[in-house]
Amino acid sequence: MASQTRQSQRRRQVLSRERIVEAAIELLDTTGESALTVRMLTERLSTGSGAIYHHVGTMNDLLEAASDTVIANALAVPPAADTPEDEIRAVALALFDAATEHPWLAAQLAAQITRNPWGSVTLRIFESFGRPMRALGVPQPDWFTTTSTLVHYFIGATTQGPHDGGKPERAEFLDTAFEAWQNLDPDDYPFITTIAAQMRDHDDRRQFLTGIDLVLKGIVARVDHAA
Amino acid sequence: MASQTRQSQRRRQVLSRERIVEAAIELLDTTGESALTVRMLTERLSTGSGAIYHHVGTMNDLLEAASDTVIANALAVPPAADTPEDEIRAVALALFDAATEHPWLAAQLAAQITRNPWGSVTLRIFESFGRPMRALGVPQPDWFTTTSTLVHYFIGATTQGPHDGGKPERAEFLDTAFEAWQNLDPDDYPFITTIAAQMRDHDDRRQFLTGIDLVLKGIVARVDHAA
DNA sequence: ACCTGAACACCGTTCAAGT
DNA sequence: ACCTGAACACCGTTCAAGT
Repeated sequence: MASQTRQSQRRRQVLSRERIVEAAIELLDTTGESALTVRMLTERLSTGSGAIYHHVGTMNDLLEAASDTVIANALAVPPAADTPEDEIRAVALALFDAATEHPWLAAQLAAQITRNPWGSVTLRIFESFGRPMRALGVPQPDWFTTTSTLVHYFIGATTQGPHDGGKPERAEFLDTAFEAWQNLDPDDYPFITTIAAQMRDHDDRRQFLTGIDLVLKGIVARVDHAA
Repeated sequence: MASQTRQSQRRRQVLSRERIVEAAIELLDTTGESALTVRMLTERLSTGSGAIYHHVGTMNDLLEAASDTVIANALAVPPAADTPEDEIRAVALALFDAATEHPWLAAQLAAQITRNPWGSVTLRIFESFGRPMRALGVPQPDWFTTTSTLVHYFIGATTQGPHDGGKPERAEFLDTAFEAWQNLDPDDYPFITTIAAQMRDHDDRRQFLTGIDLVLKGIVARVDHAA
């Protein structure tokens, strides 16, 4: 908002919860999840550990705040879309891309939601998926159920989605997994072994979108059947 | 040596990876996730920490083994079902009930899958959902995609599903969440505030099954459309 | 109020040493 | 091979003390 914070003064920049969360996100982005420790944070912000706890409560709170901030940013710009389906797709993609940009987000989302299923993180996601849901033709008593399903799919897909490393590492990883699957005993795993080839050249983002469409189709089919 | 083992049968029972995993699951079930430490384990098994590491590798391996064991047990008995839809529902319920019985499972599932998306845990789940998928009329090139969607939904729903505490605590928890949602600003959260009431008397298990049905409906609708 | 930093009670993991 | 248990390098968190 105001750009007054960018002063030439380099001595101290006043500690605040916001600044701590910001530093935490940066640390997570650059050095990975295991690098976010109180000591690292004190070093980066050149303070003592007590100062952190004066603003932030607990380490888990900080992690939650970091997740919440990233999610909020990803959902900040409401997507302009022609149809409710398109809006849902846009929301889903915005969140998916946030998880790609911040490799630590998926694990945190899962952890945070398991710890507090109806906390602010879920709240934000629920609202964003639910808003277009109203225009989809679903009768109001079913809004909760259908939106839940959509949100749950998103959570699951993100958890398993791309995380550490860039694109080439991901491809290499998929190749390794593919090989492992293909070499399983067909008697024990008749499905996996026949399907293994399909996972070799699969695109996470594309797969994710297809899944969203599939759930949407299920929701609409339900509406049509009720009508 | 052989004569020495015979002296007192009650003391030592030979340590093994299996026994360690078993003790870990018991510890997780009875005292919660944070109680599973190497020291606790050594105490329970009356050994030294080195003995644990001689059999188990790392703490995360142990957690993965515990999750894998529980999942494998839950899927051990292949369900007799009349239709592929029913079989998928049975698999889903078996896993859901396992997560209810072992409150730590959901978090571990999410963590384990984020760490290694195509590890043995995912493998087992994928195979179980995928097997009946073949009889659903989905063309083979789509098997991977449709099964992925189903698995992802399951993961997400379980992550957010019931975890700590028994039924009464869960109900109390839902009530608190409901109240919080209802008291939000309708301008900021128009969707949440209108559906808050629906979450008050909602049944996790029922909701889960409805979600599975919804995804199934999407999959079948896709088949019908292609035909 | 805001911050410092030593101290506390833990962790997971290692490794020389025993049997 | 299998196990012991002290030691190591960390954690998150607290708290008397400073400004």
